[in-house]
Amino acid sequence: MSDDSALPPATNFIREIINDDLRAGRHGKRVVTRFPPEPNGYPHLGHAKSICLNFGIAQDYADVADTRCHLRFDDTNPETESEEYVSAIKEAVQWLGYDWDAHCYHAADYFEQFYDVAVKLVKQGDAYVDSQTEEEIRENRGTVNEPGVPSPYRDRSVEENLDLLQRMREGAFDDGKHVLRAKIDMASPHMIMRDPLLLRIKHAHHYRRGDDWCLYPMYDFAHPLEDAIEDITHSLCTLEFDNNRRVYDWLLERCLPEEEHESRPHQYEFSRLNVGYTVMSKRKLLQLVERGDVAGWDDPRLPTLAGLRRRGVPPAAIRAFCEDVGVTRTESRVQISRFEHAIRDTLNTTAPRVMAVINPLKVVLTNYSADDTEWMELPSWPHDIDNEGSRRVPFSRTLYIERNDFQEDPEDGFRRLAPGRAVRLRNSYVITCERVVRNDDGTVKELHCTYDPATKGNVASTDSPTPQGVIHWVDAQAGLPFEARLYDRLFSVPAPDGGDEDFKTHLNPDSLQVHEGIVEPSILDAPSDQRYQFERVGYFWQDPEDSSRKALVFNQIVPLRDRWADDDDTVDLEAERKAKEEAKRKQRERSIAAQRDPAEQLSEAERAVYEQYHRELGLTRDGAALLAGDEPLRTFFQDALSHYDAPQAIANWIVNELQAARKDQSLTALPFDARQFADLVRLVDTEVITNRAARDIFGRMMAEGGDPAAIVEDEGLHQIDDTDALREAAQQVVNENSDEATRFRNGEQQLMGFFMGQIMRATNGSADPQEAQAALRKVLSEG
RNA sequence: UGCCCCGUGGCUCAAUUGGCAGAGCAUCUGGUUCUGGUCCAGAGGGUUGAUGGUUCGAGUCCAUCCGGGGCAGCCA
Repeated sequence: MSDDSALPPATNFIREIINDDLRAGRHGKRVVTRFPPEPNGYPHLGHAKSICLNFGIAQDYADVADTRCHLRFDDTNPETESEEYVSAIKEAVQWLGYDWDAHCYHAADYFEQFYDVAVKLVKQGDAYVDSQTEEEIRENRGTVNEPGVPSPYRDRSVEENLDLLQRMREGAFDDGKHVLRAKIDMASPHMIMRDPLLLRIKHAHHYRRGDDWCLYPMYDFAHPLEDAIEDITHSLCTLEFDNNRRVYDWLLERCLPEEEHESRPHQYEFSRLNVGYTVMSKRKLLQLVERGDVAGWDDPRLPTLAGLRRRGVPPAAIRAFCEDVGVTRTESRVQISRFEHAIRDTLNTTAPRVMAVINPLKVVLTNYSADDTEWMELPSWPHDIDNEGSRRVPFSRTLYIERNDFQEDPEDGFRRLAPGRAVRLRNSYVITCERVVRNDDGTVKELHCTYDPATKGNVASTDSPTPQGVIHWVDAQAGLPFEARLYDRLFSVPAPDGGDEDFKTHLNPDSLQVHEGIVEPSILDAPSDQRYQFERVGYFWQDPEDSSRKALVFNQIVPLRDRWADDDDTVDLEAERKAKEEAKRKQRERSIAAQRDPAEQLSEAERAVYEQYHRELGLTRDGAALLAGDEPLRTFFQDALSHYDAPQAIANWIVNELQAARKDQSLTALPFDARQFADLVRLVDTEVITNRAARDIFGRMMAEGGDPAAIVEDEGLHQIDDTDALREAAQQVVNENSDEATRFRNGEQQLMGFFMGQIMRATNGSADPQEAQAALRKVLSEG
């Protein structure tokens, strides 16, 4: 047993399961996970979620359990896989900051073992060689509405199966001639269980095996075996494999020796990651790459990890993002603002500030000496970030500022440069715009300004008015020209793959914008992979492929948040709320309209019983219909009635408790009989015990049987309705929760539930609810 | 139409396993700031998909319905 307090917090349902397993001592204190990609494409943000989940668990549980996380290439299909993808995946995992140590495996290395299991299954009569054609197999599988029909080869002898299987392995047959199938149930309502294929013949070149093997396993065969071979404890995958779990369990139960059963791997599914305004499927990403919509797998607009990396997104931001979105079973689409937030959040404290202009507008300081250049020592960090550092920045007569930091006819609220207005140049002087110089076509060519020498640094100026705005600038002579690549969302709609149209019709034509900018020269002093904040613009770094000291190229990692920018794509929250409300209303109408008469499905005879239950015994319609339509339940009901004649109470207990608790267990298999059940109901009904205590007792009866009255004596669960005792208990509860009591007295009536919970806990669920509430009210009103 | 999974503020998740419906992001306001960034304070925003039932008490249990998704590859 582990020390409970030592377990990492159960931040999601999977970690909750792991904590339970650890507490229960399952798997011998081991937690072994795996990241099992097929090397047939570049890993993307969705894979990052899985990587962080699996490797994160191994990391976080290392102190309380024997943990590891395997990197396993699920390379079972020779036609789509290649070494290129293997190395891309390895790089991505390492880049994200994870390490598989010695545990890098390939499914292709297990083929012989898979074959041995196939032989075992055949010998057990759990698998057979099917020689139908592909079409025949498909047709005979049936549909979701019709059962399948068994293959004519289904009952081949073990010897014949073994012989065929061996020759399949030896390469005696062409592709598709035979397959190995599990022998399960061709009529199963679960399509996956209609004799799933296990092995197929492919005479193809495998990037790892070469041409020495031709019997390739299907996913359903390979995956559970891979997990078992590697001693995985928790096999985590995405939701679409939910159905496959049936085969997974079926197979392991048949393949594992009895003593290994307890610690066999279990599969748990979580929902895959979707992000707004992008696509996250290898197939779709491949299309974009092949069509040339993007420049390659590492195009910075792509959600591939290679693309994100090239764009400059720090791996820590991706980890934080994955942490942030959590792990659940509900399908969802995350807003990109969440991702951007994670990026800004990590860069804010790690990216030193420099100044760069993306859209230059020339400014001439008419009262500044033409020959002078002053070098200013400027801090690399703002006052609120606790980092040290500075850089030298040149300042002279001609500068560049951002074109949109000037408006000839300033709109309301505009705090920057305009004719006649002054503005603070970040970390230097206040300047005033004196004259606008135009091109022939009337557009603004440059600005003539004056600067106030008295405003340098933190010195307050005497004659210049205090400007409202601060803008960034770069010296025109010493500034370095560079290519700025600004990236916008790849698609123009939130869910490009959602509609009926081809997702590519939603490509955003402006997803890449290239500008000619100017950056301060200090960036040449740092390594070329330094990430910066270009003040007031965004986070940037040099493109690792295309940038050089001679020809600088900066990628915008993410822009700064800008509350001033008129964001035309902000959503109308009010409208969304209205739409949702409307949708809810419609749904309610539909839901109510489709409500059926509970007796509708009943047979003639059952309906008579239903009528009697409903009218004579006073059962609810639903309860009456349920009992009338279920033979064993009805018998149990009648039986119980003969011991305690309280039809409504008995029926309620059967419908709401018994039925739920027994699941598909047969009623005769229960550890108690109808008489004891009736006794329990009588105890509640006659107020010997509370409803709540009765539920606890029922739970015990379900687990180990027993006589309810005896359990009551055993546990001392008699209902407490003694006024003085309850009064005392109420007083104590109120004393222990004086804050809540004050709030209650101030009108927060809903806190009664809280107090009831406390008093119930204190009395082991035995306090008479009415009396307890009365006592509480009394005590609370007296305070 | 068979079976399976999923519905909690605009978005993503919580809710001590039946006991005060909360947090972060987004939005809006105010404060700080030589970045319209960051940070701080505050506000708005919910019939927990719906209806009925059990219970002193239901987001949580039961029934029915509605909506979304998955399964009929020799893909994974």
